[in-house]
Amino acid sequence: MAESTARRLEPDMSGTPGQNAELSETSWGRSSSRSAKPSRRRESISHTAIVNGAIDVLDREGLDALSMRHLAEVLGIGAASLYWHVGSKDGLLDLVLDQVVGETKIPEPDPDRWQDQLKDVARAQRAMSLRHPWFVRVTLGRIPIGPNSLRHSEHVLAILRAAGIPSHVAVQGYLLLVSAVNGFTIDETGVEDSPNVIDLPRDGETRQHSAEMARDYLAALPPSQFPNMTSLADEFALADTDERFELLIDTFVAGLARHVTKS
Amino acid sequence: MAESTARRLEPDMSGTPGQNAELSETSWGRSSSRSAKPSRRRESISHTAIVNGAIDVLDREGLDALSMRHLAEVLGIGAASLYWHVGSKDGLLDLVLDQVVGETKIPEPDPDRWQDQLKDVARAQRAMSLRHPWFVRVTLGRIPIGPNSLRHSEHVLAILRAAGIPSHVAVQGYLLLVSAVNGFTIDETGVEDSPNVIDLPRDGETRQHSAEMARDYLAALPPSQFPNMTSLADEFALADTDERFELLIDTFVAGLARHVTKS
DNA sequence: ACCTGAACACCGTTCAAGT
DNA sequence: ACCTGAACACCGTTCAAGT
Repeated sequence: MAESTARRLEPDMSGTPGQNAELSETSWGRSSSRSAKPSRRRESISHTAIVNGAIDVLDREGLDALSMRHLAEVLGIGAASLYWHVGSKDGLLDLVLDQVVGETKIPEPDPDRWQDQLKDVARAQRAMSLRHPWFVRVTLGRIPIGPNSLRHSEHVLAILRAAGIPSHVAVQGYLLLVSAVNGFTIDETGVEDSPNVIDLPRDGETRQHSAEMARDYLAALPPSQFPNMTSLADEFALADTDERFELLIDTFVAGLARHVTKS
Repeated sequence: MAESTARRLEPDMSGTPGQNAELSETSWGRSSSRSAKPSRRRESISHTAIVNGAIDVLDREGLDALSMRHLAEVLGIGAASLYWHVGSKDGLLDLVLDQVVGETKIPEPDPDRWQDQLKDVARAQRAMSLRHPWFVRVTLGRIPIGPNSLRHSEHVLAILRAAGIPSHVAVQGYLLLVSAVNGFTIDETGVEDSPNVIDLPRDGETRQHSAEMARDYLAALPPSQFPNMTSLADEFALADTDERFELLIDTFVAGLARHVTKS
């Protein structure tokens, strides 16, 4: 019950330490609290421990399981203590999101490869949302303004600008890309929460089963009223999400490419 | 406090009565409950009244305000009574969503105008999400399977098929369109809940203000680390959502058009 | 067939009080 | 400076009991 502050660093953060300090206290990997002088006294629960604990709970128990009371219990402190550190659950979720955004690395702009680079950015965003199935739902009402989020935006914009896309289209296109990917992954992550539960048999089986249920349901509709739904029931139920995602970024990037100013 | 079951039918439902009966008890505009014989006894709170009451609460008080207890109070019944009719809050939300989807009308397929028709479908979906700012957030984990949702899918697919788009691409494209529009409107509706509150001064002002705040925030970033964010601060903060939406459906429809089989 | 009050097991947040 | 227990005002849902 006290082993939950570790394990947060598997994905891509390695090799890039300290890249996100000094911009805000929303930083990661340091135990610095909001004052500059090193905290004496006996440790006190750190910002980092709280954020990583929250991510742990989210990843393994799902979004619904993250209550301030439960998180406090996991961390071994009183529920009210959390409020001294993060102000509110909303504030905590802001920190959590920025932390997780920091997992994704964006490459240096290469003007000749901008289309592939942009697709990779989209794929990385989707992969992150699948690693943390709660991410998109938490992101909803929020405007991401943490240091990692800002860096992310900066780097993607750099790619678009280097490609020769006019600034106006670059900004609109970037915003569009993010929302389109989010919209896409919502459907993938919305139904099954907490995929890391105990030992749920790698639910290829479960997914398959519910897909067949859906297909049967659609196929059983009255064909006179639903000629397309019935004849396309297979396509609908068995639609490959990987393929669909590639279709998304393909058409999107192709659409943006029309705005590249020849030079 | 008893005047809340009316008013639900302004938008487009007029002139098309009874179009959604007989497919399921999720129907609208009838007081039929799940048995065929007409309900004698004194009225009993109807399915319709509950669903419309919920939509009323959602529209005027926001998503957070919709609790079973509050809805029951508005309807003048006990909270537990709701469960006899709708089973659970989740079940109620399914009915609510399908009801609201029924507001949108899809035109008959006209192969020569399919691109405009598809764009109109997307615009109608966005408009509906803006009328009911809670819609996208409620839709998240759900697979819409009510009668109105099925009819909606059927009609959009008809347009795509009539255009000569291969069935596989048509299905993937349709799913993509829905999720892209949802992803887009999430950002528009996520922040401001319950826009119909008392007399909030038609928040063009509010919106303007927060946009300027965001612009100032971005512009104040260190230019050495954030050359693009700082130079594009205006574009970011003042980005026109209507224009961005048109950019979305433009590139999307153009992308789909590449798959039309010449005939 | 329908509706109820009361209860169960939760929430986020505040606040006086402790060290 | 940090942490706490207890309280406030809520949740969704169940269930025995009423008519």
